[in-house]
Amino acid sequence: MADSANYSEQLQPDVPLNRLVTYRIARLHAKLNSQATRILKENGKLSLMQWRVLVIVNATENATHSKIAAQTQIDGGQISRCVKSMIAADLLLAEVDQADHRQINLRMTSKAKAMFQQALPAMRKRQSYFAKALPEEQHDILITALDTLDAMTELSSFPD
Amino acid sequence: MADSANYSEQLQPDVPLNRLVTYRIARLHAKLNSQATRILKENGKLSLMQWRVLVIVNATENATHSKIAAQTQIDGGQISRCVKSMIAADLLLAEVDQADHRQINLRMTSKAKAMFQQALPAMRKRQSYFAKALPEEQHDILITALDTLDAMTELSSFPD
DNA sequence: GCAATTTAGTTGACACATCAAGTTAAAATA
DNA sequence: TATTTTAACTTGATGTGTCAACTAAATTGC
Repeated sequence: MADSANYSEQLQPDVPLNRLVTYRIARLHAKLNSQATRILKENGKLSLMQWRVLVIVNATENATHSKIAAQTQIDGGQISRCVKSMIAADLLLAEVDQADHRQINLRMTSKAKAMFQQALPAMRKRQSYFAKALPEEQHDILITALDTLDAMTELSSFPD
Repeated sequence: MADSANYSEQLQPDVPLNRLVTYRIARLHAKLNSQATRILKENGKLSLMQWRVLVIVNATENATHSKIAAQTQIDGGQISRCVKSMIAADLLLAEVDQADHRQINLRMTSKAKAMFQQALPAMRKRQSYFAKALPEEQHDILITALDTLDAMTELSSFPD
């Protein structure tokens, strides 16, 4: 009795939190975000969300809210607000699509292009450093493992 | 000229976003969070933050705000507010430490214990499923890779 | 013992995340 | 063509994440 009570006192007996993938991912995510935010601050004044929007708008012909949402997984509501503020800040130009009046085609202003180019080298350097920091085999396993975990988040129950 | 302009149009030419570790981590983190939130909702009414606090309080003799912060990496301000609301909700008991009047020792109420026990099986099952989903060797490599990435987030510049 | 520093916790401000409800336009279907 | 359904975007509510300023108690160094 005492044993089983004891046993259930920890989430996983003898497994420290920093071995748990969920905690590790949460922590790493927070640190990656704050690093990216810092790099962007040091290389212009784009916020991380503005940066993410520009990455898509920059690479996409006739970018729209929904294309940005599809690529980045950012919530539609947030994109709406972010784009709105970027238009106000003279970073994006919006034009209602003539074929479909619901959608709004977005283009970067020259100001946005300049800011994007300013941040790009540091951001790209970081990405390639990340890619090179892991031996290729390890990197592949990481991506595979992330795929596996990603698939598991779709499950609503866990078979034994 | 056209080529170099073109080249710089993408963050990493020919690398789709879902190969970039930073995006993968961000997405996985969001999905893990929403899955955990859903499981907790289906097995009681604890929020994810309340759950995280209870995991520590449950496993720690004389838990305090700062011990929770140290273990979980949750922001001190958030812990303060979360603990406050949990005391109001009759989930935690607070007692000023007699040896150090700054710190507050936290204990679970029986209500919290019951809710924790109610959520525990599903949460533990999820964790062990995560652990089993990856072959041990892959799991070790994943943890190693996460360690490496974690260390890289400490860098303020990226050597070539 | 006393000033300076550090540590524990609180509070406020603000950006970001998630969800749900609403508007308008397009597409499907009857 | 009229009705229904779906899609694109907006807006509001609420919870979470991050940061900085603040109070009070303990510790450190004279």
